[in-house]
Amino acid sequence: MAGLKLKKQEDCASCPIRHRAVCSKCEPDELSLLEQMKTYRTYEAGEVMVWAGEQITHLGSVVDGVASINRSMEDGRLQVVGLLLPSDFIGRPGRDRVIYDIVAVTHVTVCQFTKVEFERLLETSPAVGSRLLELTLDELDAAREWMLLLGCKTAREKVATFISMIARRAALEADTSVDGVTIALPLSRGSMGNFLGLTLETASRQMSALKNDGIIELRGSQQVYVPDLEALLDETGDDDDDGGLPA
Amino acid sequence: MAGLKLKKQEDCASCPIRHRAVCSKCEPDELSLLEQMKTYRTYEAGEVMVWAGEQITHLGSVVDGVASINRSMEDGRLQVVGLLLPSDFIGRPGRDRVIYDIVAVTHVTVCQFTKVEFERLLETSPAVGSRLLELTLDELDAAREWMLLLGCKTAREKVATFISMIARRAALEADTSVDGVTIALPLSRGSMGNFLGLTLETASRQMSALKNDGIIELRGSQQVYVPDLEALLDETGDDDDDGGLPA
DNA sequence: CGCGTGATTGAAATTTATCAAATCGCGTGG
DNA sequence: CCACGCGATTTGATAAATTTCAATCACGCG
Repeated sequence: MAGLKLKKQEDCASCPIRHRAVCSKCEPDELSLLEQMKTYRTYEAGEVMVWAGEQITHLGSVVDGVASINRSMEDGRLQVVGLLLPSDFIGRPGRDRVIYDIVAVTHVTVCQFTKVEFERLLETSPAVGSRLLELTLDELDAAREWMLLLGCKTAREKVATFISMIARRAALEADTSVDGVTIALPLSRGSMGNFLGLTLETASRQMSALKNDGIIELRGSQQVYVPDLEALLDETGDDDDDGGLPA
Repeated sequence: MAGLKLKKQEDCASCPIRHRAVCSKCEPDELSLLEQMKTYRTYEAGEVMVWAGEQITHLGSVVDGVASINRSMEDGRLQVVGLLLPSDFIGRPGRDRVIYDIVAVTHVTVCQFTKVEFERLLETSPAVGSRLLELTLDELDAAREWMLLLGCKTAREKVATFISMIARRAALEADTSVDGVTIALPLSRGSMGNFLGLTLETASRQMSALKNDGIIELRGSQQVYVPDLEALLDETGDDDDDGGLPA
């Protein structure tokens, strides 16, 4: 099995997702329990992390990288039904199979626990269960947001929404004094299409259209420069206002 | 405010959703706590149960009827992002606003609690939290299933999927010796379209097409007779196998 | 330097939406 | 009891958006 790596690694206190992952509400004593249970594992880009239908033995959190949750039909049609970003939780306690594949999009590092141990912890540690519920509710909101996109939006709006989603995240971590942002798209055109419910050609065409309209600039096919985030937001079809950034 | 009705009503032991709702894992002592907190409320068909953006004061379970969760864009485009059926949970602990409307599709009865009281209970009663997590994970699965439909399926497959979804549920409760099922569609063509990411005309056309192909028969516009569930399932684009019914 | 993968672009075909009109179901009032 | 009207549904014709099929282009790598 390619790319398997295990290590015990540094302690939770210095973990980059410490404050957002499933462990974020844990007290020191619970944390040390987790610390004993945990194991790190990495996957290469393209590697399948979980196969649909197979037995799940581990649960865990994405520490670094991006993974996609893929639901597919027998004839090959595929829909990305979720993206897993750092701090997102992988797997489903209380059920030992899932019906979707999870695929590493980039190089991915996971902090994992055996399913059995984690489920036992879940019974004794309300902080973990409570945080897991929050994370799941957030995912549900995200899924519904995506349903709105899939069901209502035009191709151009879909692509603009996708880019703005990434741009916003990048803008948070970047210098807010400069207006433009450069972002790295984690997905190929094909995956983008699968995410947006479009063909790769349509995704590509809309990228070009946005480029020609001056909304974005392309630096190679995976790097996008957004000169004016507001202008991009106007193309998404969403409410202009809010989103978190006051004028 | 139209249609508001409150009553204390019979005890939980005889509740029709006792074994599936958020209270299903409660011990007698927890149940009696819930019993004291609960209140019943009904809504007429068409009534808005929760407005997007407004303060949430109550959480609860659907006891009877069907409600839809609607996400909409400013220009009027609308996507149904979930259906709430008996035993489904309404509302989101830990957040005091939601970004979608919840609308009663039929006459709806809700067993509700004040948000504050329920959240307090959540901290002390792991059985409730644990069940709520399960329910939320189920909703997440359903949402993802729907994303597959919205992103990948053709109009015909969408409509067939919708009907089969209801037909399966009806088949469970019906005589399994007879092959055909008659079902009542809870939604108008317009709502069906909003659910499936189609216009009402397209939804209607596909209903007619399925009728002309002998897959379904219409008894008025809201009653559908399915002579052969297998044949309908073949039109959904999903795996034929399984689904729960062994040969 | 050429090959291969991924991206872009073009043209035609197909699906779905849009606009518009006819029909159906059904309750109301004459 | 029947005509009327209203909303929902069905159907038709046309337009628009997206997919499909087919080249062509760009870039990184051996």
